[in-house]
Amino acid sequence: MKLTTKGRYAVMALADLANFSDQNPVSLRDISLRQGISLDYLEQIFSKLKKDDIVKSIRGKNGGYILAKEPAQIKLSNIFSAVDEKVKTLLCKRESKKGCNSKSTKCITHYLWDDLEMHINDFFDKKNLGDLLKNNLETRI
Amino acid sequence: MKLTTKGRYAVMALADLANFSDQNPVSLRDISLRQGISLDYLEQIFSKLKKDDIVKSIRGKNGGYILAKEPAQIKLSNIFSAVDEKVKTLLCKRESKKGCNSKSTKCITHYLWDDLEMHINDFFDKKNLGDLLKNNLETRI
DNA sequence: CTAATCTTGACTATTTTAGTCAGGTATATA
DNA sequence: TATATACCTGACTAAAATAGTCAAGATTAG
Repeated sequence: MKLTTKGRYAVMALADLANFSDQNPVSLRDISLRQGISLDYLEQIFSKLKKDDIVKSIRGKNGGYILAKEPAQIKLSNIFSAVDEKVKTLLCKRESKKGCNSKSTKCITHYLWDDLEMHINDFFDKKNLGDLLKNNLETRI
Repeated sequence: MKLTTKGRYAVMALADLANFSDQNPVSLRDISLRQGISLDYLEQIFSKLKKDDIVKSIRGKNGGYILAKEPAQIKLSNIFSAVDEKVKTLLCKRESKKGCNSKSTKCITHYLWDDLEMHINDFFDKKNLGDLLKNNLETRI
């Protein structure tokens, strides 16, 4: 059970973006250098973040990206869903017939995984980018 | 971010085992049939569960497996660690130099992942096999 | 014009997952 | 003692997911 780099990098990059954008857009090149993430990979990630209205792009020279909303407005769950980082614990979904039928003991653990999923999603739903920056500031002083 | 089948199957199989063992050992063949998990795969899983003292084996005809402890004594975290289902959110560990140095903003999100890991591990630490059986009984009636 | 940027889509190496397969060894019971 | 039913072990492998790379283009400030 592990987080993919896509989700992790997305959050890192957005935190960096929020940190270093003082009115000016931040180029992916800069983020790439600071965070040690490949530029090409960042481009993939940001195209998804843009599609989900988490960042805005400014093209051309001196261009870059800016946050589309206030950091406090951007939940981690938004970021993860943008880059397709999903929490999956079950084979079987309640609606589907596949993998789970209520007659067998197959799904003796069904509610457990459901629970865990909710637990994790809750975590991501409660934290936003703003919390992250604040927290980071505090722990650094 | 997803749970592997190994962790899932381990919990399913142990729940089945607890459910169907009335003094007699339960054979993997039976579990395999009931839970729809390949016998060969179950053997891999149970050899790990045995190594970590979660089950005991009884060889020969009419043999099988039994729980090594009371269900309430078996935490899900024990089961997962036995089958190498780990929760990994970080590249960088606090002790290691790799992936994270405190001078850069690289680890602006470090504490977040640490937090999440603790959150999930906590979940597994609080639930035991006994809870699972009890819960399952209740929801089934 | 040209250098810096974003934009898009295809491609690929590596790793992980989810098993399979092929041989064992032990033991209850007939 | 023969045999069927288990457990036991380690090597092997197909498929999927991951983590990128690569190439070619479109925009725009200066």
